[in-house]
Amino acid sequence: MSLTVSVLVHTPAHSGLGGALTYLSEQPLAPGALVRVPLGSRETLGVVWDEPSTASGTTSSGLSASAAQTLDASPSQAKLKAVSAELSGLAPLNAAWRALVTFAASYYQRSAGEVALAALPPQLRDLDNTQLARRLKRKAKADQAPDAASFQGHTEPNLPPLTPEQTAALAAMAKHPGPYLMFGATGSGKTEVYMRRVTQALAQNPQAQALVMVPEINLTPQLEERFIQRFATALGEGSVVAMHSGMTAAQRLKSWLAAHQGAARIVLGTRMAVFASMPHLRLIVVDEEHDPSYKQQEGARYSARDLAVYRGKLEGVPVILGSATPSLETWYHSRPDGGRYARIHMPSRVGGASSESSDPKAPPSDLPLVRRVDMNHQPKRAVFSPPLIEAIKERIARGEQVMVLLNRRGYAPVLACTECDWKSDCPYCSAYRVFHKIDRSLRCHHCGLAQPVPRACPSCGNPDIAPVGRGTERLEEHLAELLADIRRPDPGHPEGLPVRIARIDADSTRLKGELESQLAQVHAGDVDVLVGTQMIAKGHDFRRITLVAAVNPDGALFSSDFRAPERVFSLLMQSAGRAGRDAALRGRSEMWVQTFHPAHPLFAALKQHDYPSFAESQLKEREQAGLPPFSFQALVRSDARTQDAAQGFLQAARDAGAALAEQFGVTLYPAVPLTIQRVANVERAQMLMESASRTALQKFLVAWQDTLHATRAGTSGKGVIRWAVDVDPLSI
DNA sequence: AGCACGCCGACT
DNA sequence: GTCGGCGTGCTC
Repeated sequence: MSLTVSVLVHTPAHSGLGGALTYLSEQPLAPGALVRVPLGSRETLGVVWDEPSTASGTTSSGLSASAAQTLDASPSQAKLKAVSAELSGLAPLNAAWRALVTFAASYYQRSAGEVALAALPPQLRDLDNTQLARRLKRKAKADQAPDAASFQGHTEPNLPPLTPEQTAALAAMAKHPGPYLMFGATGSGKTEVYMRRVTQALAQNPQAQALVMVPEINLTPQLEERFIQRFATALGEGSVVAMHSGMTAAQRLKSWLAAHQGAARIVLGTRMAVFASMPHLRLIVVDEEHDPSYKQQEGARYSARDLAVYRGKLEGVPVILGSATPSLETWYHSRPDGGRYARIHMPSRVGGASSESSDPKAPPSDLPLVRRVDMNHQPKRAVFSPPLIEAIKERIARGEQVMVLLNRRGYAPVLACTECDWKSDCPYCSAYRVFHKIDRSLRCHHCGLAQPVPRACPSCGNPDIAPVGRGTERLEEHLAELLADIRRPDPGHPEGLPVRIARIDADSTRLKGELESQLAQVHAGDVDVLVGTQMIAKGHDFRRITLVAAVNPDGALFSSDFRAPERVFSLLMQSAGRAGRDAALRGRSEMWVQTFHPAHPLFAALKQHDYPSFAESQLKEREQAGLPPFSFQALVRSDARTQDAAQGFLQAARDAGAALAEQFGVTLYPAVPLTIQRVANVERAQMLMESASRTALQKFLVAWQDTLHATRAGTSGKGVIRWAVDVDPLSI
């Protein structure tokens, strides 16, 4: 008699196949085993999810989410198909990995199959056993090289000396089980602490593994290099692998196999890496934990940072969250009185760690001076205030570098007719198309539509259409005019040479490798002024920058998004950290902020480099307003052809769930259109849900799931293209 | 999610 | 006459 086995396949919850499917198997299959199963007319990859059993049909209604996933109603025994094959040579995914997937699926309201299969490398799906065997053989040969055990007790002779703060941080981590918030200023040497902790973790046993996450792909290469330099000699080639979406399918499979089989001792990656199969995981690091990139914005909308903390708890492994400007959630969780995380403070910059002119007497914490320019007292409509221009010229004269930040790419955010009221709207989105002068195009940043700029106003024929507002392109152009008569010093030219301005944003770096080459130019000193979006604020170590200027950061001060201040503060603080990386130039490093609200407390805190007081005032406001972390939120978003349909669906689901919400103590707000209501001709609406209790919100969402499905199927759901729940949304 | 089936528009 | 658009429905 055949055994029955439940298998997860890639099916979304709304497809009617929310749970595991039941298959027949001659052999007993271990939970976590990877299998190939027939599904409809095709064959697909699946993961065995349960102990083999003799299945009996059970309905799933009324069960808790985790139970519903395993006890799916299955058709009669006669209709069951058999598992085609097991992927040979691969160990089953372990219980901790399966528990992580189960939790993520239930917490973020998705099917376990979708989460599990999305967490596996895509190429695993279309590999047959012979191809897989070839892959594994190639791997095995590569792994023979160095003796992994030799790392045990290994001490690197040339390690940089630790600062007292780094030593104290490591000592504190030895005392507490974690999770830790490592609250360390930019340049305080957080990475060195990570690496020491990784060393300790890996020394525990010859198989131990560590997971290190960074928010963006851009940041992985430089981190990878540092880790390879530190660890590759002792651990061998292939012991440090990367995991991010910028890799090819083959590279991803290779890294995944290396991690799964234990050959990779260190996995570096972006949010997707939180699901890496690491059977001997001993440490998790989440660098720049506040970064919004950790939240997946489509499919299962998980927070990789939150899942990392969960995974750490699940596997009994310490988790380090690092940031100079932690998220308010993490800050709150690390409060000294009753917080769950241990807060470790590293306020000082490492003094000239890798600089030849290291000055041991330099005060360790001389962060750049922050200056506010009150734009109310500057010439009307000035983009650059006269004092800022002077300051920029001064730096250039000294042969130093300047960084100018503006969070808007393109030339001008909108083009307008000077005669009638025509503006460069996107025909498919409720947004303006941005004018890109470089190719004279109007581009929609939401749907991607790009067209040449019309010769005359399409509405009235007036040939005079003008750019309104400014983006990085225009800023670069304007700056070039302002600095046209300035010369930079050059030993070979007593008269000096013209100023070199570069722009780095998503447009200038569209081509592969472009970002790297542009950054290299800045590093080499081939650029005097760097103009860019927040892209340049993160991580990059520009040694000769002594002035960072935020041209117009006011927008976020009075935004309706309650997280906007947190983001600006973080961005400005990080940007300030770009100045004075070189200890020799540190003394005269400055961060300039042009603002119409110089008295705003955000800038006051920034001036003091005082994240704690900023966080305290923000937390107070959040507490009074009942916002996270003092409450818990979720959104339902719906897409439809018409706004009425999108809102109608949400409204109907809200009405149908009203009693349930009341019972659980969850507030359901009215359905509203999204800020950008229409994108690519799809109308979008959302509904906010809020509760003082995370558990209550979770229970409500589980119970309400059926209502959502029913509403979608009923008349009020007609015309809805899709809907999705976003738990712990970052922007509402 | 895939993939098939199915019923209406401009081209080899 | 066919290729192909994506709406609807099904998959253990």
